[in-house]
Amino acid sequence: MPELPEVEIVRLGIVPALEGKVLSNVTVHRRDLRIPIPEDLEERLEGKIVEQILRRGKYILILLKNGQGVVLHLGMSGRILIYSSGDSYERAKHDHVVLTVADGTRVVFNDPRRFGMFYLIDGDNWQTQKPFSEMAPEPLGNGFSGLVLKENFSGRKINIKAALLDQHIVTGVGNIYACEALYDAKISPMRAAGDLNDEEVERLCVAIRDVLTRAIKAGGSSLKDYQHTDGSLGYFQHAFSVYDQEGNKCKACDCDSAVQRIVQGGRSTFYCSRRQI
DNA sequence: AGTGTCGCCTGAATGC
DNA sequence: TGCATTCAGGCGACAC
Repeated sequence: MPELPEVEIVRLGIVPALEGKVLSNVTVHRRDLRIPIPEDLEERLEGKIVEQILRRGKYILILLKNGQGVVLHLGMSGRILIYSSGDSYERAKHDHVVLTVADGTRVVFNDPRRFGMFYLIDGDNWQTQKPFSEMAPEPLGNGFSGLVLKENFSGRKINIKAALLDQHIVTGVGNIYACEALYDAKISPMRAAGDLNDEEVERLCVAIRDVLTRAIKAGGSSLKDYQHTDGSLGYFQHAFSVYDQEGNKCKACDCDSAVQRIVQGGRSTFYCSRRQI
């Protein structure tokens, strides 16, 4: 379920643990993720220095000083756990990769459903490689605007909800924030993407940015209270307006109707049919 | 090329 | 209680 905000919080959490550090030990317990973890991952990472940790959409990129790059995607159920140097670490179920840096800190990738990814790319040219080369602009960056969104929607017959989930059209938005953004923008999830007018696209653009920014802020405060007892990065509780609120009263306006759940392309969509036109 | 459907995978929730 | 079934969903493969 991690979408852009959760992934950004994970990035913020691992920056102090990894950036500028030497990867002294890399241990892989299971290689058969969605994309198999390469056989030579350990030897190609051990002894290397982490230069920078970036995020693009729902992906995290760990760039090494030697020009290599590690791609990390949390999939559906992926988590990152950090164990400080003093903590004892016992391998838990679904711990697939353990990165140990020179000071003893461990960064652990845990993913029960194994929809996540952990693989190597050319770090110097990551932007020109898939999937990054095909991704829409960062929704919180300068390249994202109503104009760009309008262009990406133009001529499309797919419903706007599905369009928001397509990483070529909008990046970093998943099922939860797609529902929330459409609700905020008062746009029906059933509308064809290409049929939105300029004003609606602009409203949606603002709503996407707003929803993501608010979620990052909420996650940031949970990061501050971060304790090892639970210790997982990747999820945080957040109050949703419509997502998973089927039957609850629509609370953003006085329309007095209930949140409905429909299925679009096999995915649940939550919306208010009175508010969202 | 655009669009829709399926399957990957496991744990939680639900059903009998 | 215990077993079986259903559901969740990001993303790539595939068919049309």
